[in-house]
This record gives sequence, structure tokens and C-alpha cells, in this order.
Amino acid sequence: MTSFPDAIEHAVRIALVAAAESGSLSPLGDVSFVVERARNREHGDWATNVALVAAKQAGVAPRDLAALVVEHLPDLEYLAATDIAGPGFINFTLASDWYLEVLRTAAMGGPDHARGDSKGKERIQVEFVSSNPNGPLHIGHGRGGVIGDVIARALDYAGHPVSREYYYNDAGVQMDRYAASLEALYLQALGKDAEFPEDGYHGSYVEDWAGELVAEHGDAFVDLADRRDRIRQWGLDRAMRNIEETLELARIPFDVWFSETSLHEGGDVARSIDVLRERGYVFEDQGAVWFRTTDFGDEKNRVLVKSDGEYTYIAPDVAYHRDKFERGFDRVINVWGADHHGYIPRMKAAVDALGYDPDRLEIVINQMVNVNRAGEPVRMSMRAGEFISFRDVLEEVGADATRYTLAAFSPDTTINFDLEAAKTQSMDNPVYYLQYAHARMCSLERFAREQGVERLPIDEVDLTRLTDQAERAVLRQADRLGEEIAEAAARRAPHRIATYGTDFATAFHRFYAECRVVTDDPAVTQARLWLIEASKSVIQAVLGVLGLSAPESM
RNA sequence: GCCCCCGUAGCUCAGUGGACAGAGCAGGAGCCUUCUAAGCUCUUGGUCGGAGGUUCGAAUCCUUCCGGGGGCGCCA
Repeated sequence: MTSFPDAIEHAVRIALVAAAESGSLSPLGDVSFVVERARNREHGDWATNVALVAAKQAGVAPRDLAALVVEHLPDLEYLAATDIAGPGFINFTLASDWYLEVLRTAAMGGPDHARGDSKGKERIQVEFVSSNPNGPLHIGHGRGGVIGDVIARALDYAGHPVSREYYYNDAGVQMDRYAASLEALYLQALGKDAEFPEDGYHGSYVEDWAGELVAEHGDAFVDLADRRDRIRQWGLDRAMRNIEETLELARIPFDVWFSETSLHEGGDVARSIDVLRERGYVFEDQGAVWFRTTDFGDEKNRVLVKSDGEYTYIAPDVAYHRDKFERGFDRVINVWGADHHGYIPRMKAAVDALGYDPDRLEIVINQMVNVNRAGEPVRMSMRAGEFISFRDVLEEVGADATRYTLAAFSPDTTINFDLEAAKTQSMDNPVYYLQYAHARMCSLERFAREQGVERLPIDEVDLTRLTDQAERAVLRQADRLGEEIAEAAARRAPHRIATYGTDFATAFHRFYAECRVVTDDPAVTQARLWLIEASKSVIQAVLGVLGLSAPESM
């Protein structure tokens, strides 16, 4: 089957050569031009700027060059018209046959009809959330979670083998502080004398969980020699359970849960430092072991092993990234909050120093989320104790509206997440606009059935009865599905899918308003029922990649 | 001081080299005795933060300044 825009680009190149051979144009070298969808309907379906970019080299005015290209253009399937417009754009209008192909493909292929081919696609790991297992996820983790999840879903749809991974720091100092806090509260709850650690965790959840610990184990841990370790393990399990439950509520699945401790126990941390040392990037100074990241453009060198013999967080992270590449991923994407952006040069340096191309590690940074309630800021400090968790938000606002709010904006933009606005079932909340389109499609099909209208096999239906502009507009939008998701995946820009979904829903809602589906004309009714089937495929694909539910009625 | 993100309509944001800058909300005017009005149509509203530059062409790329947010540890 013909595929656009490739077919047009190919035809234009042929035309350039043909024009040169006919003597009306001096031969051009490699010309770099684009063929893209026209923004306005008056500009047809596809447009190329070839005449604008090549005019200077050809020594011909853009519009004249465009005319030469059009004149020598070979026959192209599905092409209905070419026009020269504006400063020298060539616009291509497709025949309605093309859109009936789009309809058949979408209607028969279901939501997966526009999935990309996996042939030759990079194997990609997406690592995200990766919150420390010492407390609930907050909204920032939630944003990273939704962004990583949608990127992974989009990559998968585009044809990439994808592995979704959660890395948890269950070793390290933060874990000690958390365990010590739990331990102190546990002992205090049992009436024992215990001092709360100065750098302990103050969240009210710590108190709640210490209470659970007492309820579960009573004073069984009090006199144990390995009390702290037992409590640490219990606390780890408790936190992980909370995190897993929250992610499940948010519909964010993972393929691999990777433990930092496993790196230490497997000797990978020490081994990775050895690798760096062998490659000449390690030195000792003031009793500490240093990684010469400045060799790779970092602003200063970084400590791997502190003078007290403890690893810094960098050491296991080096080991972890080495492990990722040893597992054979072509590309590794990490989704981090903006507060970690300064860490990128270090991590890139590590990958480089280990002998891997640092470009294979990509970091997607997402900006902060401010939580408001009816315009008033909600305090978000972990330390202050009172903070609204991601789970609280999911439970209050619902997974659909929460996910949409976190996915619909560019990761580069700071989000002001207003709980009241997100809960409102209005157009402040475009998630309903998308879902309503789906519910409407289902409702139309139900109504047809209730009226005794049976949809005939598509081969027996005259799709050429779809002649309304609104019908064609739906199919024009439907045609974009595959490339929009692929583009969103390639740019790591999940919000593009939400934008596209809104465009599609708009076209559908307009169709609904313009065209009555169940009519006195059975042929038209049949054709429109198939248009709805195709539309369902598209909207379900969009909702699926965004991880939103597709309600059959609202 | 250095680094990252943002600055586009009253508000929240799309648009990162193309053709008159878009959407939703808010404001104004219409559309339900036949398929869901969580919808549709029309309309008001913009020096794309400022100034230079590159280009046939700049909201988009470069420089610089201004404003807002975040980050710069032998913490993670």
C-alpha cells in the first residue's frame, strides 16, 4: 500500500531529476526538503517546501521551480490534485479513495491498526519513578510515573521492545534514617525509652506504619540483637507495598523491580569501580576514592568511596548503569525530576567512562508539580510531615483525571495541579472530552442496534456515501494516529498524544453534530456505522496509550 | 557565580524553521418534540517577555538583557 509522506517525497525527487534531464533545470545535488501535513484544509493534505529550499541553488524563483516539479511529477496513486501556493509551496490533495482505505484499515485493525513495525527498532529500557522505599510517593513521583508510563506505552505502540524498570535504593543512608525513625517510634509506642533520631523522618506515615508494626509484631522485636535490621526489612516491605499499591491505582506497571542491595551483594559495585580504575578514571585523594568526571566535561570530580569507607550514591549508580548496558539495551531512558538535572553530566560521564556511548543514555527531566486546592497551595514538604501523597490524589481525583493532568503538559512545564479543578467534570478537564467521544461512539452503536439496524460486513457497504466534510475530517485525523504516537515516543513527549486525541475528538464531535448516523437511508447509516467503528479504533488507541479508561457510557 | 526549565489570548496550555499564531476555560450570541448538550456553531480577545542577529522565511535557531521556578554535598 502506498504510504505517505514517503511516496510524495520519492515522487518529488523523481520530478527534480526528470526536470533536469529535460533540460529545463540544471541538475541539483542532494536537496533536503520536507513533506508534511498541511495545517489548513485549503492547503490540501500534504505539502512540501522543496521549491523554497532549492530555489537559490537552482537559480530559479521558488514558484517557477515549484511549477517545474509539478510538471515532471510522476503519477501517484491516490493523488487528486497538486497546487502551488503562497511563496512556492506545493500542496497535494489526496483522493477520497485514500480516506476510505484509512477507514477500512482502522475499522478492521482495531486499536492496534497503526502500531509500528518492530523490525530494526531499538530495544529500550525506560526507568522511572525509582523512589526510595522509605515513604509514600508524592505527586512529583506521580508525574514522573505517568510520563515514563506513557513514553513506554507509546514506544511499545511504535514498535519498540520496551522494558519498564523501577530501581529502588534499599541500601544507603536514607534507608538507615528511615529504619531508625521507625525503630524509635516503635519503641516509644511500647513505652520504652527511645530517642527519635535528629535527622529522622517526620511524616505522619512513619507514625502510622510504626503503629502497624506494633500491631503486627507486638514487642517481639524489642529484645532482638538484630532489631534494627528486622525493622529495616519490615519498613522496606511496608513502603514497597504502599508504592506498588499506589502505582497499581495509577495503572503504572513495571517489568523489573531492581534492588540496589542486589548490586552490593553481587559485588557489582566494587567491580564497577575496578572497571573505572582499569580505564584510568579513578584516583585517591584525602582518603577518598574519586571518579575523574571532569575528563568528560563535568564541572568537578566526584567521590565514589568516602574517606570513612562508605560508598557515595554515585558508586551503586555507576554499577546499576553498567548493568543496564550489559543487559543489552540499545537505549536507556531515565525519567527524573528537575531537582536531579545537575546529576546528568555525572551519569553521562559514568556511562562514557565505562566504555559505552553516552548518547545511549537519555534523561527525560520533568519539572515540578505544585498542588493547589481551589487556588490555594497545598503544602508539599516531606519533612514538615503534612504532605499530600500521590495516592491521596489518585483516591480523591481518580486515576483518569490524575493521569490526564500529569500527562497532558510538556514535561518541561511546571504544573499547577488544582485538585478541585481536576475533580470538576467540566471542560477544565479535557479528559472527559476524550472519554465522552468514546462513550458517544458506543452509544450510537447501541442506539442503532436498538433500532434493529444490523451492521453489514464492510465489503457489502458503500463507503463512498461518506461525502460530508465532517466525515472526511474525522478520517483525516484518524490518518495521523500512527505517526503522532511514533512522534510522541521519539521525542519523549507524551503530551503530544493528549493534544492529538483532543484534535481527533473534536473532529468526531463535529461529525456527530453534523451528520445523523441512524437515518432513513440504510446505505448512509451503514457507511456511518463503519466510520464509527474506525473512530473507536483511533480513540481507544489514544486512551490506551495515555492509560485512560474508555467508558461505554457517561 | 555557574547549570537546567519556563515566559504565547484575561486564565491554563499546544505549536520548536514555513503559508493569515491554535485549543480549552472565562466573556458575548445561538443550537436539544429524532442517535448522550460532559456536545456543536458563531463571536470578543495576542507587541509570541524586551533588544539585536542568522535565514528566501523566526514564536521556533544564535547572542544578550529582564521576569518566574528549580539545582549546584565525601546527602540521595
